[in-house]
Amino acid sequence: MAKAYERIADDLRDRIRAGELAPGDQLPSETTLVGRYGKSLPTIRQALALLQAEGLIEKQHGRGNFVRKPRTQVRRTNLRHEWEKARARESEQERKQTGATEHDTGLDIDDLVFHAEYDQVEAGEELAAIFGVPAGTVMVERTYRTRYSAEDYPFSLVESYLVRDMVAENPALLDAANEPWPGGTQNQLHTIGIELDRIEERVLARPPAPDEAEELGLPPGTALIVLAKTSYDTTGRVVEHSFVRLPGDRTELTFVTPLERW
Amino acid sequence: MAKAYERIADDLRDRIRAGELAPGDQLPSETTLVGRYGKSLPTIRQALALLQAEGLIEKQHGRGNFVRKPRTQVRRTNLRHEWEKARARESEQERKQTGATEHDTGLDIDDLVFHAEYDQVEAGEELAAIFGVPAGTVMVERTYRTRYSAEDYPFSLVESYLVRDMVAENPALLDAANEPWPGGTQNQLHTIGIELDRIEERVLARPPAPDEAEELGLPPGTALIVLAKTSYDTTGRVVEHSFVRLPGDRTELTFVTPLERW
DNA sequence: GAGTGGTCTAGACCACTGT
DNA sequence: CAGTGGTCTAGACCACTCC
Repeated sequence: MAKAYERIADDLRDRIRAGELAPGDQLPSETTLVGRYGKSLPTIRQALALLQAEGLIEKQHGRGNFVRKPRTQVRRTNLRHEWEKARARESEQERKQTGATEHDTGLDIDDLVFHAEYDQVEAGEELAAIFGVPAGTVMVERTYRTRYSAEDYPFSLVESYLVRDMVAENPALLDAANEPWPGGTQNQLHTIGIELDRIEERVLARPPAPDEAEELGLPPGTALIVLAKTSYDTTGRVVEHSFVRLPGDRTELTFVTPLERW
Repeated sequence: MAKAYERIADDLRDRIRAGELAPGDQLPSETTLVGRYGKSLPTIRQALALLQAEGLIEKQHGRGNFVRKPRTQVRRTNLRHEWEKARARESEQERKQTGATEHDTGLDIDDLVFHAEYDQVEAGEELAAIFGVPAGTVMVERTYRTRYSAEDYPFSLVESYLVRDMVAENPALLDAANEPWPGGTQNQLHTIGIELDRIEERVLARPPAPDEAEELGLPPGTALIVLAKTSYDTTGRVVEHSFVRLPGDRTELTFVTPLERW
C-alpha cells in the first residue's frame, strides 16, 4: 500500500494537471485538507512539501498554498557570442536596435527590465588565478539583473569582472550610467582595441543558497545552473570573466560545436 | 533567534567540515541526537533532512546516517567532438588506445567499467521530429552505462539513437558485442561514409525521477543535468541523437566557442 | 532480536498576511 | 482581528538491516 502522503500528493497532482486547480489558484487551506483526507496536519504538509519540491505549488507564509504559474523559459545559445562579435564594430545606431538577450529570447527590448551596478573590488584568489594577475589587483565588478516586465523575479544573476587598469583607458567603461551599453561587452572591449578570440563556458548545477533561492524565486529543491564564462582576446589573455546564475527549472542552454571538414 | 532545526544542522555541518566526522563515518543515531540536543525526534529529522538536501549526509534505512564521501568529478568538454573526429579516420590500432571518456577524465581505460546494450525501437513523436523521419521509423537504440571501477554508481546514463536503415549497411553497427567500439560513434559513422559537420548540445537541469536518483546514487534534492546531443552530417541531415543524463552534484561541462577573426 | 530510520498522530504555540 | 502556514512536542507503530 502506498504511503499516505504520497497518495495525497498524487491526488492533488492529478487535480492540478487536470486543470481543476488552475495556475495561480489557491489550494484549500491545510486544515481543510486535514478534514478532506482524514490525515493529520504533518502528513498533509509532507504531501505539500513533495509538490513544492516538484515545483508544482508555491507556499506563501500567512497567505496560503498556490498552484505555480509556469514561467517563461530562458534560452541561451553560444551562437550569441559570434553574433555579438559581428555587431561589435557596427554603428551605434545599429547596435541600439537589440541586445544579445533579446536575440536569445526573441522578445522586444520593452519586455525586459534591466538593472546594472558597477563597483571596484580587489581580486581574490579565484579571480586572480583566472585572470593571471596578482591577488589584490583592482577589478571592475559589474552586477546585472534582468527580468521580464510581466514577472516578479529576474531570470539571471550576473557578475562580470574586468581588470580596472586594462579598461580605464575608456572612462565610459567605469560608469554604470552607460548601461545598457549598446552592443554589449564585446563592443565595450572593442572601444579599447580588444578583439575576442574565443569564449570558454563551464556549466554546473548545484543547490541554491537560501538568498539565491529567494532572489530568483526558486522553489526549494530546484537547482541553480551556474555558468562561468571566460573571454580570451586574440593574444590569449583573459580579458573578461563572468558568473551567471540561472534558475534550473526554466533555463535551457544550447551549445553548437562546428567541426573541421575533412 | 534561529530555529532549532537550523541550529542543529549548523552544528552538525560544522563538525563535518571540521573533520570531526569524516566521510563514511556513521552519525550518532537519531535517538542519541534527541538526547544530545534536547529536541524531539521530528526536529532532529528535519535538521538531518536539510543536511541531506545539501548532499552532506546520506540516510540509509535501517542502517544509519552517514557522512557522504565526496565523489570524483565528471568533466566533459565539447573539444572531445573535434578530437573524436580527428581520430575517426585513424587505424584501428591507434583508435584502440583511448576513448573520449578517458580523454575527458584523464583516467586509464582500466579504471572504467563499461556496459552497452543495443535494441531496435520505433521512433516516437519526439525522435521522429528530431530526425525528420516519420513516426514509427525503426531506430537502433543504444544504451550505455559507464562508471569508475572504484565507485558504485555510473556517472552517466546515455541513450543514443540512429536510424536503422541508415546504418544497416554495416551490420557490425547493429551488434552490441562490438562495444566499446574503438573510435566511438564518429568512427562508426565513418564506416558508412558519414562525416559530421557540427554537433548541437542542449543542456538543462531538472529534478530526477525516483528511478534515476536510485540508478545514479543521487541524494534527494540533487538535480539531474540532461544533455541532448544532436549530430549533423555534412549534408545537414541529423544522423545521431543522444540523451545523456548526468548527476548534477559531480558534473562539470565545458564548452569552448571559437570566434571568427576580424 | 536488537537497533536503526520511516511514517503518522493530536495538539500546542508562534509568525506572517490581510482587513 | 481572523485566517493562514511554520515550528515543535511526545509518543505509537512499521520497515529495514544485520547479527
